[in-house]
Amino acid sequence: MTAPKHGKETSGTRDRILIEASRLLSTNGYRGTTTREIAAAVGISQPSLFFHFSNKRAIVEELYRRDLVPAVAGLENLIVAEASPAAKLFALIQGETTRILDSPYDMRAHISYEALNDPDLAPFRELIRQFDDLTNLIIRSGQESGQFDAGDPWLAQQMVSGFLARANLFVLSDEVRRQSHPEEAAALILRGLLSDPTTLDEVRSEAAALLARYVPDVPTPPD
Amino acid sequence: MTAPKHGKETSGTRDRILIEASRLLSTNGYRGTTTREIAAAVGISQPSLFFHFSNKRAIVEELYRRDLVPAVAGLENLIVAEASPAAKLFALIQGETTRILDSPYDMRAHISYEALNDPDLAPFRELIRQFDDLTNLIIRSGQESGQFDAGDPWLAQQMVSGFLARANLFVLSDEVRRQSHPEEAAALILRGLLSDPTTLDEVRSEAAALLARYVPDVPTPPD
DNA sequence: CAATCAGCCTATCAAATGATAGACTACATG
DNA sequence: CATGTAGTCTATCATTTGATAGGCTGATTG
Repeated sequence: MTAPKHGKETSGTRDRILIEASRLLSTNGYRGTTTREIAAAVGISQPSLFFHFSNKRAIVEELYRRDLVPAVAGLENLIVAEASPAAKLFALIQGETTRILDSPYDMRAHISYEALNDPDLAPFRELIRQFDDLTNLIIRSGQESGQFDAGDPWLAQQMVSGFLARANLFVLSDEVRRQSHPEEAAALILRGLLSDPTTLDEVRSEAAALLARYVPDVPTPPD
Repeated sequence: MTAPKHGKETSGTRDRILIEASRLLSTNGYRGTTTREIAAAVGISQPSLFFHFSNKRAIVEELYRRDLVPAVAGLENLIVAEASPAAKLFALIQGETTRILDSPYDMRAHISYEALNDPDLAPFRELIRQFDDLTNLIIRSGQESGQFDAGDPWLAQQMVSGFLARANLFVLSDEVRRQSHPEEAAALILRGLLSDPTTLDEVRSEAAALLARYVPDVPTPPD
């Protein structure tokens, strides 16, 4: 359980734990991140963590919940929208990159290979798989409609996924880049996929109308 | 030191350790991979590892040495070649993907974020940085020559790097994909970058002549 | 045959790790 | 004032981890 040992949390420490843990998880991985490291990053003693979270896994579960659940929900919104597959993919890349950049949590870990294998994180594997499958679905329907070149949709999906997995490196770049990158990145990837690259600007415009469907509100601390 | 405790190794166990360790490192990370897990995967007792390698770190160092040193060398070969930047990038993506696929080691770990941070792996960070910088150099010279669209070269580089980081997922795919993926992947990425996408086939042909410069021999066991 | 050595094994160690228990402090409330 | 509670702390525990030490076996060589 992620419920605090006691009543209502007011200190903000719980959220600081999530933020610091997300950074450590992204660089050290789940098993490679110790509770002592998290505690030190937050500035509390290691056993204090267990006032806020029942165990180490609960920290990670909460992070995944805040990241993957909105992402999959947003992607599902895109799937049902009345728009071309290319616009959907554009919106996905732009929206997801924006979302990652705007998140207080460093969510690189969400797509790490480790996450796909650790027994503790098994419940979240399904969510990652869903995200990938829905991406693949958009690509395939783009190919069926002729908007995208024929080719292995899986390969295109790897290009998207690989790129998004690095989206958090953008947080290390300057503000000018941060503003332009989501859209520029989407354009770069789409240009590689479109059968007719001259349609890119149309796609871009169409995608702009879709963005609100994708970018969920940044998760707020609970309660 | 990576020298065995005793004389000449003949059993092949050392190489099996490297292979199994590479897989575990790719999925669990360095700190998350225990020597007991490696030993179990090889089918020996945990302390037996230390007959073959002086410590855990030495295993990883050897893997990095086999992976990164040839990659950077191959990339340096491409840089000095008389060829267009686009052909160089095409050859890089195709060649690196091929090399990863042909390697007996699962080299996903080489580009993990963890690798960029663990103090034990610091000496290899420089090699990774070199690989990235040389990739960036090719992209930038493609932009200067007009072959590639203007845009943030860093962004293009992230797309390449992100994709290559996932290249090892291809080992999980069927043989038909394995054969076509390196070239198809390169084409997909280049199409997104080229100012004139109609030049793609020329680039592809030019790159074919470059490949021998990039793909180093798969490392053989030492001694 | 004896000696040597590669390549393992079991037992063990020191240190690290996630977690528990009890205590303490500061603050809010009745 | 007393009481309750959030939120920390130190001390400690059981387990895990990388590594060492000593021993054993089988194959090879002289």
